[in-house]
Amino acid sequence: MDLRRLRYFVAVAEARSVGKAAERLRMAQPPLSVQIRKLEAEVGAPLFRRGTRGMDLTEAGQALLVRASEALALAADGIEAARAVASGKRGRLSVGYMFVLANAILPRLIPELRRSVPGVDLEFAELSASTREARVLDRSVTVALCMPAINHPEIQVARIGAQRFMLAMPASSPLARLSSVPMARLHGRPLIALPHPDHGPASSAVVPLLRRHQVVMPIASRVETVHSAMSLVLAGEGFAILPACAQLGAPRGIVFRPLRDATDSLDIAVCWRRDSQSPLIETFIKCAEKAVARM
Amino acid sequence: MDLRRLRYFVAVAEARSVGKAAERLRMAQPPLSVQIRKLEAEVGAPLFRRGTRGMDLTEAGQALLVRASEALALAADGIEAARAVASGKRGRLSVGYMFVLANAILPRLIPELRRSVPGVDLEFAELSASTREARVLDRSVTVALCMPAINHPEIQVARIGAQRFMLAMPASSPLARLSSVPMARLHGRPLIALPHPDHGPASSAVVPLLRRHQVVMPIASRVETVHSAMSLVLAGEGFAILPACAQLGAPRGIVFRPLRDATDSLDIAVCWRRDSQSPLIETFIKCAEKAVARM
DNA sequence: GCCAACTCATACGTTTTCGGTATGCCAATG
DNA sequence: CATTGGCATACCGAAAACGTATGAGTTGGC
Repeated sequence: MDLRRLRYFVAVAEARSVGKAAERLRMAQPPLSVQIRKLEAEVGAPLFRRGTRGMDLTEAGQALLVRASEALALAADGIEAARAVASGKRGRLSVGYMFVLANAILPRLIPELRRSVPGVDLEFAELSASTREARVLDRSVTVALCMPAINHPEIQVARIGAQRFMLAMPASSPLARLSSVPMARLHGRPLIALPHPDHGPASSAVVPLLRRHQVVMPIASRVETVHSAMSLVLAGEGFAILPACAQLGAPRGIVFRPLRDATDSLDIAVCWRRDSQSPLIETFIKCAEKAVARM
Repeated sequence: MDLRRLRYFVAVAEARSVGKAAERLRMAQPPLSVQIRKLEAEVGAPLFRRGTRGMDLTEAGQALLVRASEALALAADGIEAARAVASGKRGRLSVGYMFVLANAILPRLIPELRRSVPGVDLEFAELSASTREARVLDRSVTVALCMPAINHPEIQVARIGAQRFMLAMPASSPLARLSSVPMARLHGRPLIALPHPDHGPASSAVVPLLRRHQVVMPIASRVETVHSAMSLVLAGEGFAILPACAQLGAPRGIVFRPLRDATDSLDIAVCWRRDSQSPLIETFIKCAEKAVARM
């Protein structure tokens, strides 16, 4: 059965006349008459009573009419919905984020997103450093807010900001009395190390920084997450070198101080599959940039 | 947009492959591929991601899929529903009946109908003698249970039984003591007259009967309905000559007696528009015949 | 009471669209 | 590097739909 036939049928039923319906459909009357008869042949029963003053639905025709109208509307709505999704007016956007960024960015990002794409279903999911790449690749998140960016040939990256490294330590530490800490003062102190996601679990994100200043910090502990690092710092296990935004989620008793002679930073980036042609990604990046700008 | 395209689209989406879908659709792969691309052109956006191992829906495609599946199901259901109505398995049957017949027939007819056509919505409406013809002609009832039958070129009739005329009188009347009343005994007594529906309001259904027996009964009152007639009989206004089934609805204090030497009767008939091709009519007649047979 | 007007149905030629076959392109695989 | 397995393209024949011309039946007016 053909949707055109149903469309014709509905038109004739509503106009109660083949001629009128043909006019509305911008076609000649005879082919429309033929199509109606073909539909009747397909159903196996007359759908109209032919009178001298037009056509009138039979009960079988009435039964068909309600469903055919709905089917037409659904099909049209389907096309429309697909267009809306393709254009970014509707759809779903699953946003992955790393926990360090949550407090700094989400409170500004989420309202901005809801305002920009009101028809889109938003979904947020925390990403761990170890799985973030896989979550982007298997599309379980559409975009990921990462620090640093994911490095993978299938994944595209937009840098939207950066966070300077700062020294995190217990408030009781003598270094906490300085307004900024010279790199040299770190020499020999124990380090709570976070791995660099690109270099495996035994790496540390601050190796280049320390090496450049010829500072050696023995690694006291290796942790996976920023909150773990801060917990250990609070427990007096050592010092951590963390991106500035981490202090928004820091517990009481931890102080952050800038590193006086180091301008190193970690990029904040939006990452997504290169073949995700969703138009929402562009919009998301704009929103994220705004949120970062007001951080 | 064409329903065939949508059907193809759903098949490809479900098979996640043009080739597999083509096989299921019993067609070659290239034309199917062409149709999918035409649909994408119509939507204005890709519906599938082409990988090296088949096709995968985009989000726009997913949005279309749910609606397209529903539309397909609805269209198929519409055709099926029209067939069901045309074959009498589903639909609506509006039954008109004249009040005299209600008590005698409906209690047996209605259960019989519900058993015979369980998928059909039944509707019952009392008909007055003056409007019954119009109600059949304008299809506000599909069939009418009438006594006597409607006489009209557009209306078809099936006789399903007959009811002998009986004399209705107050229990206190001397004639009530007879087990049957000779026609001659009616001579000169006042008549409560019901019009014959074919001969206008000033007629009487029993004129031929009286004339044949050379009985003259002065008309005491003209009434429209059988219950009016019985009310006046009970009030002592006169005698009525009514079909036998009327006694089922007669109030206490009225007695019916057969007319000894008169076998006249009124036909019970099913009446319907000649151009109503509903298959339910045939079934209805069968049910009505059964109901009358057990009356 | 006959003719004009209006309705849907039929016939036929033209055009569009669809489906099949042959073939190309590309990536993954051994 | 050849083979395999997937989709895309090109071309041709077939089917379906559309338009024009026309027929048939009924209503309504003169």
